[in-house]
Amino acid sequence: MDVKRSVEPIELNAFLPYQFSLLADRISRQTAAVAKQHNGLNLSHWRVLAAIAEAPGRTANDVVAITPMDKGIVSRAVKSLIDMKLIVRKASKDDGRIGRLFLTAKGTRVYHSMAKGVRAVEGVLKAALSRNEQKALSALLSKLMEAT
Amino acid sequence: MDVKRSVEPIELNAFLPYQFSLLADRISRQTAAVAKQHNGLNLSHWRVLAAIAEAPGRTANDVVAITPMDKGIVSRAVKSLIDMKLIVRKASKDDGRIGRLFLTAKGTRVYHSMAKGVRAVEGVLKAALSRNEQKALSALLSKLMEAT
DNA sequence: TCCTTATGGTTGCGATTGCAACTAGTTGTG
DNA sequence: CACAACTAGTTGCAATCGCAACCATAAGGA
Repeated sequence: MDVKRSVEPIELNAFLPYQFSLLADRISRQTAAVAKQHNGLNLSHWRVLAAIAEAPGRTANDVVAITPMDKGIVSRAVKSLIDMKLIVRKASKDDGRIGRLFLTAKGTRVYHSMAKGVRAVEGVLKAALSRNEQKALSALLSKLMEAT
Repeated sequence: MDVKRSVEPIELNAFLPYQFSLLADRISRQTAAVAKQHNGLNLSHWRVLAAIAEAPGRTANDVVAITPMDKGIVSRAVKSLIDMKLIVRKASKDDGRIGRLFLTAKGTRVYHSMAKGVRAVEGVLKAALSRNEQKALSALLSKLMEAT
């Protein structure tokens, strides 16, 4: 086939990794801005809150597993969220290493308020696409997530 | 419509910002790994090289404009790439502020070698999709990039 | 020309990250 | 029971980032 292609420079605008990093960067910047408006939280805090809100009782390790954050970052985010009384950790009876995490009432309020803002960020994105395109995109992204 | 939705937690797996950040994180981690194999470069270095390779003569500012990096990061990346003799800066005659950037021969070699690795990263992604899906995805991403 | 404003790029610095080493609790095996 | 191997979570530290202040050159009036 086109052997020459490999010596041509990558055309960034059509290059998947480039497109993803640009878009993701914008999105997370906007999300971070939303977070900052809530007690000066950052993206890590938001991610932990979102993970716990979705499935209360998740452990720090669960959060690490489903999130693009490493142990250390999650550990620190959890600690400061506890300090701010947005979440609590309930130690497991059977396994002393494990701490299950739950939103406090305050944490729930903050979460919902942030969720509103973050949904709005998603809304702006979606507004650029038709209903069908939205579905197609979501399906494609899911496929990529599974495949990798 | 479904008023209740706003008090339900966000379902992360179907949430665009979440999907994007997960995927982008994986991709850039892999890209960073490729970069590191070449003189210990990092993602910023790679991005600058890629931007210059695509359009030789780009200024640092041009790179900032098309890239998810800020002035400072680009400035430092450019500086170290010059130190490594992978790129050169040619000052403009008419405008003393501007420096146009070009790959050196060495830089070109490094770029092509890295590009190979990064294309492979893209390849893994694309392998999960049919030809049509690939096109659809690229189109959707382009649309999102323009719209935002 | 002189002064104000704008632009390209650099630098300093506090905050965040990534990684690896480490602690503490648990499980499995002899 | 003792000891090795494993898992959950914490911590230290160097590297990176994001932002704002800053420097130098250029452009646009009065």
